[in-house]
Parts: sequence; C-alpha cells; structure tokens
Amino acid sequence: MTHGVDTDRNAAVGRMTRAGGGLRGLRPTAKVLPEHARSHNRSLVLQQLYRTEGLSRADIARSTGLTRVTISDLVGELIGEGLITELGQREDARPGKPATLLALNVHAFHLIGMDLSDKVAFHAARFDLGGTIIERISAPRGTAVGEDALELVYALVERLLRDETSPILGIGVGSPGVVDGEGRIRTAPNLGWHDLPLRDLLAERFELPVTVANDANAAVLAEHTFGSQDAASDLILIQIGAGVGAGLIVDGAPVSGSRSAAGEIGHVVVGTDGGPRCACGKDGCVEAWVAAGRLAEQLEQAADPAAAEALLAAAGERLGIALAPVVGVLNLSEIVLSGPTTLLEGPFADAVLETIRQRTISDIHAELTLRMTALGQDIVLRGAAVLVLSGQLGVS
Amino acid sequence: MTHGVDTDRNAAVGRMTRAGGGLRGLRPTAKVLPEHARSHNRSLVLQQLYRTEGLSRADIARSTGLTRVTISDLVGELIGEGLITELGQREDARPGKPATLLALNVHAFHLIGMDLSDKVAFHAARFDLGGTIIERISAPRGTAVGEDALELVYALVERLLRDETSPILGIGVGSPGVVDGEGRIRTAPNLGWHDLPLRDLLAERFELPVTVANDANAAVLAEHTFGSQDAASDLILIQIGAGVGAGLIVDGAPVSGSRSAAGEIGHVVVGTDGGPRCACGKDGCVEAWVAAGRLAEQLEQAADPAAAEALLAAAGERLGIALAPVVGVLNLSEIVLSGPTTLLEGPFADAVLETIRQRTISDIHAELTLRMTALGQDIVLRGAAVLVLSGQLGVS
DNA sequence: GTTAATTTGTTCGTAAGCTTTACTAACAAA
DNA sequence: TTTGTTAGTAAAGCTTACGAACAAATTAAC
Repeated sequence: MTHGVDTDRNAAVGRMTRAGGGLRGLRPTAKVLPEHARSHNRSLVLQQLYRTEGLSRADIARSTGLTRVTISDLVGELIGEGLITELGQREDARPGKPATLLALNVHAFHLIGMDLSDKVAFHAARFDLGGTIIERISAPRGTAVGEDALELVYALVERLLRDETSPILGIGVGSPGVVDGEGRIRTAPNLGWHDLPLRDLLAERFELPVTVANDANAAVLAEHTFGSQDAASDLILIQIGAGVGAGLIVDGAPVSGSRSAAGEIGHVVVGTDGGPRCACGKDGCVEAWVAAGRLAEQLEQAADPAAAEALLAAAGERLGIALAPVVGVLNLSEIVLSGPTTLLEGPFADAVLETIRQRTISDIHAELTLRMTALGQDIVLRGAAVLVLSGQLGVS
Repeated sequence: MTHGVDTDRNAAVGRMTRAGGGLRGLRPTAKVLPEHARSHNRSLVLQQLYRTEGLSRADIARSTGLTRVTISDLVGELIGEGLITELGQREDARPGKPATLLALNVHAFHLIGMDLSDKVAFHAARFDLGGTIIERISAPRGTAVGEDALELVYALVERLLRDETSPILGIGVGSPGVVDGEGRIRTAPNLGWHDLPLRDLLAERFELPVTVANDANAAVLAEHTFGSQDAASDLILIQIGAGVGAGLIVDGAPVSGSRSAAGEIGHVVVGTDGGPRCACGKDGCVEAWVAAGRLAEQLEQAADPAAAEALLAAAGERLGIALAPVVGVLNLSEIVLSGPTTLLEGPFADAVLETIRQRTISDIHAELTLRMTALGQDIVLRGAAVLVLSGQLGVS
C-alpha cells in the first residue's frame, strides 16, 4: 500500500465522505464490506486522537485492539491526507525505542456550523477539527421567512467560505422545526419552511457534504460531545426559551423518533389540575408553565425574593412532573438544562430534580444528575459542528 | 465445536451492533475486522430467509446488494452447516435458467426459551429456528427463592435438553428484576436474587450460549419480531399484571437504560391529585392505579356495567397521562398492551389512546396506534427465543 | 425448428484488509 | 558491553468480496 502520495485534498474529502461514520446507524438490511470495516477503524484512530493528543501508534494499537501494523498503515494514510501530524518523540525515560507522538491536525480542514434556532438572527461559524470556533458571524433575520430566510442562510455560508484558510470538510445545520433523516425541513413554522430539502439545496450549491438536524438534537449532541467529562450515554437536554424543546440521546445515539419529531415535550400537558392556557389551545402544557418569557414576566410581578423563588420552584416542579415518566422509562442518567441561567439555575433546577426523585423510584435513579449546560448560547452552533465531525470523520 | 454453528463469529456480530452501549467512555467503539463484515452479511442472508421462504441466491443478491458470487459462497457455507436447505427449482414460466429456491432449515437447531416472570410457575419451551414452540413445560414455583429457584431453572433446562431431536443453539431467559448487560440479575426481589450471574451460571453448566434479559425487554422484542406486520421501530410495550412494567424499542433497538433499569414505569407517580397508596409508599403510582389486581377488585364492586366502564376508562386515563410525555419525547409510533384482555381491551385501551392524544400535539402523533399484543401468555417466552435468535444468528 | 435473449449459479483471478512473523532501530539497566 | 524492552516497518499469508467470463437452462423471436 502506498500512502503519502495523496496530496489532493479534495480527493481525500471524497474518500472521507464515503467513510463517514463507520458502522453506526447501519440499517440491518445493509451489506457490510471489508472497506467499511476499514473506514470504521480509521474513525477509531481519529477518535482516539480527538480525545487525547499525543498518543503513539503503539498506544492506539493497544487501546483499539488492532495490531501495530494495521495502525501504522491507517496512520500513514491519515498523515497522507493531512489529518494527522507527528509531534516528535515522547520524552519519557523508559526502555525501548521512544514513541513518535501523533496529534489530530485540527487545521487540516475547517467546517461550518449554523444555528437557525434564534428568532432574532441566524448564527454561523467556522470551526477547526477540534471543535474550536475560528470565526463567528451572524445575520439579523428581521422578518425574513421562506425564500428570504433561505437566502440569508446562503449568504452566511458564502461569507464563511470566502476566507479560504483551510479546505472545508462540510456544513452542519441546526434548524428549528421537524427535520427528517434526509435533512429535509418537514415543517418550521417560524421560518415559513415546509418540505424544504435544505440539505440537498446546500449540498448542491456549495458542493460540500451537508448535515441538517433539529436544533434540540444538535444541542444534545454538543452536550454529549463537549459537555461533561464522562459523557453519559443516556441523557436528555431541555432547551427553555420562547418554547420548550428536548433533545435525547439513548444508548449513545441521538433519537429522532418515528416521524422525526422526537423531543416534542413543550406541548405535553402536565398534571391533572388544568394550568395556564397555551398558545396551542390546550391548558397546562409544559411550555405554558415554564417558557422563559412567562417565567420572566411572573418574576417581575413577584412581591419579594421568597415569592420569586416559590414561583421558580413551582415551574421547576411542573417540568419535573413531565420528565418523571421519561426518566423512569428510559432510566436516564443525566438531565441538562439550556436557557437563561438567571431563571433556571437555583430554585428551578433544584425543584426539577427533587420532583423527579419524589415521583420515581429514587434508588434506581440515585445517580441521576441535573445540571446547566456549559456551552451557553453556542450550544446549537457547536452541535452543528458535531454533526459534521461525526458524519464525515466518525469523530465525537 | 459441538454443533455446526460458529458462535464466536455471531458473538462478534452482537458486539458490533451493540458497540458503544456498554461501559461509557472507557470503551470507545470496538474494532471491526473483515470477518465481522462477513458474519454480518451471513446474518443478512439468514434474515432474508427468516422473513421470506423460497428465495433464490440471485434474489438475495438483489435485495442485499451483495453479488451473486458472494451470496453463493455464504449460502454454501450455511448449507454446509445445515441452516439452509434447497427446496428445488422455481416453477415460474420466465426466461433464463430456473432459480433454486432456498429456505431456512428450522429444525437444524432448536433453542430454549424461559419465562421466569410468572409468580406461580417458571415456564420454558423448546423452539425451532422459526420461533415455533416445539415443546413446552412448566414448573410450579411454590415458595422457591434464591438457590431453590435457581435449581428449578436448571431442572427445566435439563428436561428440555433430554430430548435430543436437534442440537441446541442457545438458551434465552426473560427474568423479572433488573438485568445488566452481562446477564447478571442485579436484583429480583420476588425471586430472592441479588447480583446473580445467571447467564454465566447457565452457560457454564450447559456449555451453551446464554442470553438473559429483563422480562419486559424480552416481551417487547417478541412483539417487535412477531407482533405486527410492519414492525414499528419505535414502540413501547406495557405489561400489566401484578405490577406494571414497560419494554421499549427505540430506533429498532431495545433500550436498557443507563443502569439497566429502563422500563420502570410502575412506580412513577401520575397526576397532581394524589391517588391510591402504593406498596412502594408513594401515592398515585401508575401501578397503584392500573395493576390488574386493583382493576379486577374495583370491577367486582362496580354497581352496573356503565360504572365498570367508567372505572376502566379512569384507569386507562391514568396510564395515558403517564405515557403522554414518553410518547411526546420519543415520538413513538406504537403502544402495545399485554395483560388480562378482559380488563384492558375496550374502555381501558380507548382511554389510554384518547388521553395521550389530548395531552400531546395530536397532529404529530396522528399515526400513533395502540393495540393488545397478539402473543398472549407466551410473550416473554417467545421474547426469550428472540434473544437467542438475534444473539446467535443475527435474525429477528 | 433454429437462433437469440435472458437468467442463474459457478469458476477463476484480483484487490483490499488485517494478521502473523520477523526484522531493525533505539533506548534503559545491569 | 550485554541484555531485555518497546516502536515501528516489511513481507507473506489468509480472508473476503468483487468483476469477468462461462455453462446451463429456459423462454422469446423469427
């Protein structure tokens, strides 16, 4: 096998596109060829270096179970494509030939992530392969919907593509609404999009691999990848803003649902005692109880800090009531909240967790944790980057 | 190898498809070798013939995407092992060499399934590879717990093994309680089992591949495999008996949960208006509302049929309230009820579905269906068989 | 009634992928 | 200087799937 000759990066991208993602998400009816095994193992190497910089070929061989020979071959290929670089020799004083340390070359490619979930503006960024934001831009949305909104998206991508420091690996998009497995926006009322094949439109226009997902799904992917140290493989992320949405990872894989509409918790009725009227017409929806706008409004009218706390705790309790069956049935290990920290941190979050504990078998869920996301406003944006990284390199 | 099937190879397939579901973080994704691809493709062939009897090699090649050459090779191997037989030539009148039809040889191997979920007796059966019960036996449990209960299990297997019509492919067990990924019974209070490595005990004693799973999980697998025609890939099965349990399939894969305790819906509190006191100490648990015993009891006291119906509908509503958030978040497409038909069919089931519709966005869940299982009392037993079929042959 | 077209399943040679075995290089410790 | 260890490479071999080519069996066409 000859490597190190492939200097054409576009060709390399082409190969990676085919390689994408390894065996995950494989439908039981799909054949598997030896080359799929190869690309899976290739992703394995990248994954190791994505997590830990400065591993030797032998280190990777040990941790993957593949032989040093095979790893050498894969690493050679990846170095040839520019994805991996040799850092030099390990400094340790120990017997044997010193190891040559390797690292992901995070600037071999860049990638584009977009967040279309903000009502005020579309956000986009150029990332390196490590998931670090290199350049960030926004475009105020105004009242743009339909075709106009689409043009805004195109314009953002074009602006980011203009600065050609590194070839672009792909584009990831986190969009509100229902997004199917083919990256088509089934329906996004706020954007006036219905059955819009966004993935294919972008892919054709920019001749790049594109992945489109629901914003809450993108967010939970970001949380899964960048969030906590020991990434939980069963977690739910609750996004609280104008609406309330959820993204879910079960057994390490994002859940999209039978009609690509998973995560719809905002309009689930909670409790058996009515509740505030919701925009959807029902009484007592989760969204009617805990949407950020309503919470802020109520807080303003609160007589004193104690009353404010009670209000937040009551709202948190409602979310807890809705989540308890989900936590019980899925045996989730982690709940992450995303939204205005001032509203959610403290009494609200405490009440959510406490309510879930009270309403399930607390022993079983003793290890259940609840925390605020550490990714702040960028959560969807970074999730969009994860879409590309995991889709094109099998890394996350 | 005592029988003709390369179990190592199939175990490899299991590892591949479940990769990443185990120890989070510590174990990334397992390596994949060409031979794993081979065993995957092998399962693909079996799967085709499992679903449809009388396909030719060329048919299978077309539907899998593999070439006729490869399929011929795989089929040759499977015929060599006795798993597949040639039926003869296709009778159609069409040009070309007539096709040789193939079928799964369902008696090439038998397998053993066990249902330990019945409080009164343990049930076991010998199945053929098509999932048909060949022989069925039971052992009254009496008050047996702990070691005694284990001995009962051993005795049942021994009785089934005595009749050596076909070699045994493996043993599948559906057990109550919490069962981890290694087939260890973490805790099954009714059986007095704690941290019992049931899988390994059986495997060592009988020198056969063994798979152990939670009873509700086994049941939902049975439903997924044998239940409806167009197997939904996102469904929940609710078992209502002395207790209330749930088994869940998301994206075509069974869900075990972060601590192997998924499906625990029985002791989730439902509603915000109290409710009957539950054995667990809380008020208003699902189980306290809808356990079969309570329903039957209430029905006896009902003044007239209309009152009885109202009682059942009220109970169904409670289950619906608990399920609504789960359906909303996971976007499930199918709910299946298992339990006493006389209690669950009719007003109860209707109320469950109606309540869920009222408490979620009904458009999104327009295709949601709810039905009784068609598998009756044998559901866990047959699920145990599926455990073996899917674990050893990759078929389901 | 003969020839052409079509479909099935096999044989043979090849490319890809990983492993085993065997080697060189480079180092620490005694 | 010797011994033992570790890193990485090279060569050979096995497995897996593929493409090309072909024989067999049958229908369709003339």
